[in-house]
Amino acid sequence: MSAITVSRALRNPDTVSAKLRNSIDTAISTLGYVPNLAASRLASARSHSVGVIVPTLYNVIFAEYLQAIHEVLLPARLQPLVVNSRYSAEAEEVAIRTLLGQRVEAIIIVGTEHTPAARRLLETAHIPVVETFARSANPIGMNIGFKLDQAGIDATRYLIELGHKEIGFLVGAIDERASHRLDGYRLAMKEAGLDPVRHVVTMPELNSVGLGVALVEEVAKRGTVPSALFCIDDNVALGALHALRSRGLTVPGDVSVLGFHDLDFAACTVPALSTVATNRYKTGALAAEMTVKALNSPGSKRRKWHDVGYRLVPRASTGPARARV
Amino acid sequence: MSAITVSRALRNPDTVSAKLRNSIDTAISTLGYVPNLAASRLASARSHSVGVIVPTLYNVIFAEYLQAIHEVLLPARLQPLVVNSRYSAEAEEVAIRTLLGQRVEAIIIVGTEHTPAARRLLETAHIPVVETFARSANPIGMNIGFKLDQAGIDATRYLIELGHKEIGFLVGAIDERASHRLDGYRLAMKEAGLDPVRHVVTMPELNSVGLGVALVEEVAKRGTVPSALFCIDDNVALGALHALRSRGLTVPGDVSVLGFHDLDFAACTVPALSTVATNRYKTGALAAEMTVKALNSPGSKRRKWHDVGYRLVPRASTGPARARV
DNA sequence: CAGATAATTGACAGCGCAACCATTTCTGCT
DNA sequence: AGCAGAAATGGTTGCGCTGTCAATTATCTG
Repeated sequence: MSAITVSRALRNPDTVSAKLRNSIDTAISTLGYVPNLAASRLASARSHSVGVIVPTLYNVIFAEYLQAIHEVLLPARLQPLVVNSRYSAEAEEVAIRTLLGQRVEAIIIVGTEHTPAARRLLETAHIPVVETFARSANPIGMNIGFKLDQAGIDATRYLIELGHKEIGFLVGAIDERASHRLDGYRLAMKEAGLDPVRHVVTMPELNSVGLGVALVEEVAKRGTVPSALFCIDDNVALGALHALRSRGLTVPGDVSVLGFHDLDFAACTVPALSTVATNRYKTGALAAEMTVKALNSPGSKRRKWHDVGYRLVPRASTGPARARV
Repeated sequence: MSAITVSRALRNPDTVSAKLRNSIDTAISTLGYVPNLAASRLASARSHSVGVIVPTLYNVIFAEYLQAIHEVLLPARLQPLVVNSRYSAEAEEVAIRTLLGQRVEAIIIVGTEHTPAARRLLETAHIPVVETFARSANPIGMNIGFKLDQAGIDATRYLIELGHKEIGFLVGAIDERASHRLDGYRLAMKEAGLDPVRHVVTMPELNSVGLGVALVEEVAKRGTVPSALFCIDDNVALGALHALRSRGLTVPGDVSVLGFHDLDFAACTVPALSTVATNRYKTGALAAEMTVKALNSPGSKRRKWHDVGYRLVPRASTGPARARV
């Protein structure tokens, strides 16, 4: 039995006779042999891995997305290689470099805004690239997301239609995706003849429940609390709910609160949180499926853009504006 | 300029003269050269990567833990390789095999219960191994966690001291960590002369807000709702809070609710959730630090076990038992 | 049963880099 | 100027596996 036969037995068990396969299996388990993937990758020029770049691991949004990617990629015998860009374009560039060094066969990346060098790296790597979550006017390869700005418009209009004139926008560090929602907010406000700037409240921290509390304090410090608050995500909204209650303000009586993403807990807050439901799982699943297809049939041209949509979910935390005393 | 000099310039820029380094840098960026890590790993027999195995990505607990691991490992020039075992011992074994195939230099793994084959693999790999979250009587290498069973005892005793006689235990799929907490609950109940079995309610689904709702429905279906509910985590507790409210039960008036982990939102629920705070970030940070140290000074014997502790955080969702009508 | 085809097994070279050692160039000193 | 020693650079080899093609053995057909 030669080395090459063992190699084959490991990769394509069908092409080796049953008894040889058995003796190889027993030998491997008694010796505790573990094939060296680095050597395999070098020799075959195939890494069987896909790079996945997310801005943070500390967010359920991306956890669901990653879970979906894993569930699609693993059965296709592709190992996801998850790297965290920590919301930094420079770190993202480093991450891309690292992944390309690993010779990943494709890259799935959150966002469409990269450093020029990063973009060049992705373009010249000649591998499938999927940009996700945000819509790109000029995608590198494929693009999966939904109209974040339109979601911002719809959400703001919904509050305007409830009669609100002063609508706050609460957000922490403004990344690409937050910025699109903010654009939508501004557009809808302007369109309704309302001030699109005055009620935007922001802080450089990452969005979190605690930040929601802090943002409401900031709003209160500035003067009257608007009659509605559009929060960048459900965590901030939950914090806002809490801070408003602490200040003796009722929701939605005094203030309406609107979140974003429809996280697990949104239906269970008090009052139940109105929000915009987004499809994180589907985004990841689609991105991974498109990657697998692109790898399995490189030539074929298919749809480059997929919209996973969103849905306004009105619950109890938003209500009609009432005349201020 | 020879290939080997370039190789050196890339790895140890200090050992190469400045002007040569410059010309190499420009050449690399014009050519778009990206070193092949597989070849580097093969030649140097160093992978510069550390395997990290978690049961799921879809849980903030592990997200914080992973974030901490990343923050420690990356500056030490070690690439974390995160693999998801999907709460399955078999999948975990496959994950270990995959990681060893990549020749990871160490493995950080959640839990201490593995298949015999998996344990053998870890033992014979001769690399640092850190088992986390649960305490092991017989660790493979290092072990970081806290006394989960004692936390279960403390939490249950706290409810007993509030005068509760009927204390429900709500849990989904019972993994190693849940099982230790359940053990603690049983012990404390027995010790107080209370029934340690009757009020344990479980379902095979993964713990989530939705499951908390379902578990309370199940509890109600079985008869009287206990005067206190010890929930396996804060998500389940949040669902329980919601379901109790829907059924017209007040918290903590009719029912006290206790969570676990002290997630972000726990202080902001209505009423604020009493819970047991755990140190996920510290667990990950310590695990990664011990890994780095073990890799940098292989011989030295150091402490194998670290306790990151826990802390009971009483808030508004628990209160004294009142006489039932 | 010869000959042909299919199934199985083996030999060899090379993937791209880094360890090791050899060589060249530079520096400071008498 | 001449030399020792340090600094910088280069040559050779092999890491462990797989692609390609060749050789062997089993199986089938008329």
